[in-house]
Amino acid sequence: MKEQKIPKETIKRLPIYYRCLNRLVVLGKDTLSSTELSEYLGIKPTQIRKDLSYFGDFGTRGVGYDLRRLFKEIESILNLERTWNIAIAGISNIGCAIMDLLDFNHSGFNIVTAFDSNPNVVGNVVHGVTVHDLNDLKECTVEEPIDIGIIAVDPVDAREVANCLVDRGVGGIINFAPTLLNLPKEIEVVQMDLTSELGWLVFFIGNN
Amino acid sequence: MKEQKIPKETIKRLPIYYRCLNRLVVLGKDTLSSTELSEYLGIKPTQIRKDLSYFGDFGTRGVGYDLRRLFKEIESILNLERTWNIAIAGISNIGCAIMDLLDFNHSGFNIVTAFDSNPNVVGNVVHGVTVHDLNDLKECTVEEPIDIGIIAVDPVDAREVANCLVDRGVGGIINFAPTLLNLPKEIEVVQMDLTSELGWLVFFIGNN
DNA sequence: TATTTATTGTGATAACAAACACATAAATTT
DNA sequence: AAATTTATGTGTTTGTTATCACAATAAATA
Repeated sequence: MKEQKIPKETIKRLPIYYRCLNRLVVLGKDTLSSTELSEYLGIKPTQIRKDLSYFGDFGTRGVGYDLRRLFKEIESILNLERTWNIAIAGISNIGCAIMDLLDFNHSGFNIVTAFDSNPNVVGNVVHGVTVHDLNDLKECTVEEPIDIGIIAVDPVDAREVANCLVDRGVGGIINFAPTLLNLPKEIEVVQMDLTSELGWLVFFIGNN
Repeated sequence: MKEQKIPKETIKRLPIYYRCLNRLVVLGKDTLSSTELSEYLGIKPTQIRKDLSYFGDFGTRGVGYDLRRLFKEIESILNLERTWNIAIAGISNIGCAIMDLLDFNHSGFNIVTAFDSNPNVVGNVVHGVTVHDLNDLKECTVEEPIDIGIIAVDPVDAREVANCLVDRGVGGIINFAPTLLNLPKEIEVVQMDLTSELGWLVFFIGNN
């Protein structure tokens, strides 16, 4: 291992490794080679080894990786040892789906507040969280700090909601609205946008 | 414009341009410079021009781009002139959210069939589409050909569902399940996976 | 009509990421 | 204990993508 710039693409693959390892740990496996992992994931073994080598020498030559050890290492690299507090804005279908998901595979991501603009929804308790009025996003006091915001509101409101979330100190945002957010560059934004994905998908289908 | 390999990243940006142009057309604008578009999108003007130049000379030097023309050109490049038939598997929150979305901004993507394994849901009509039993995915006859499959089922079922969809002739799949699909390489797969995105997001938040 | 300004299109360069080749080392076999 | 097998870790090479510098050209101005 050498001090080196770590490619962003490498970071993006780590959660994929992490999940697969998790499954294999549960299945009771205890040693794993990069080739074997490669077969599960469709990612070349050299790619996997190079990715891991940015962070340390986790394997044993001639043997492979200790599954549990590697799992823990990646957990530590990704900062998944601690829990992360999430605020979710927009409690429609997507919002609920997200809550289901994070609640279900309790993954270290805790939804600590929820916001919506629909008066019929405000005040309800969803997944143990009280839904606040979206207009109160600026002021309303929350006990715990919010680490991450998830935006699932109407596209026209997304930008303002994002700004409020940043004011409240989030370090990153997942945006399901098809709206470009203009945020300080130290805020990481993940754009999850079905229509865009469909857009480029059909380019490839149409030009198969 | 020269015959050249078009970067995949270029294709992925086209839908972003497309949506922005759409908004601007609606607003009644009619000329647009790459610099101006750049300001809306946070993508460098040279990047935008280079991306467009792979497909033709759409602009006028000293002036900019004719908005409507450019919009139509991108529409044509992405194969968005025709409509695309979608089958959706899994009619839970995510499934419904997707139906809402595609129905709402009727975008050329038509959901023509839906499948679910829950007997309480099978037979219901959602957004004008009858929900079929997931077990019938293999056999059940659909009038129209299915171009794209969207998978929103339980992770353990995702792989089998994907295979059935491929057997039915889809050219691409959007997969919301955190399951790696092992499909022939001519099938384009888009993995939409919140937990993975959160995973790499917190790497960056934690190492800000 | 010559000059300046605005803006596109593109070849060349730089930055980034993936793939490869192989040195290293553990375990197993002969 | 030597040879073989298995598998990691990494410097180098190749490929891909973004950025830059600037030529080309249209419009506006002097």
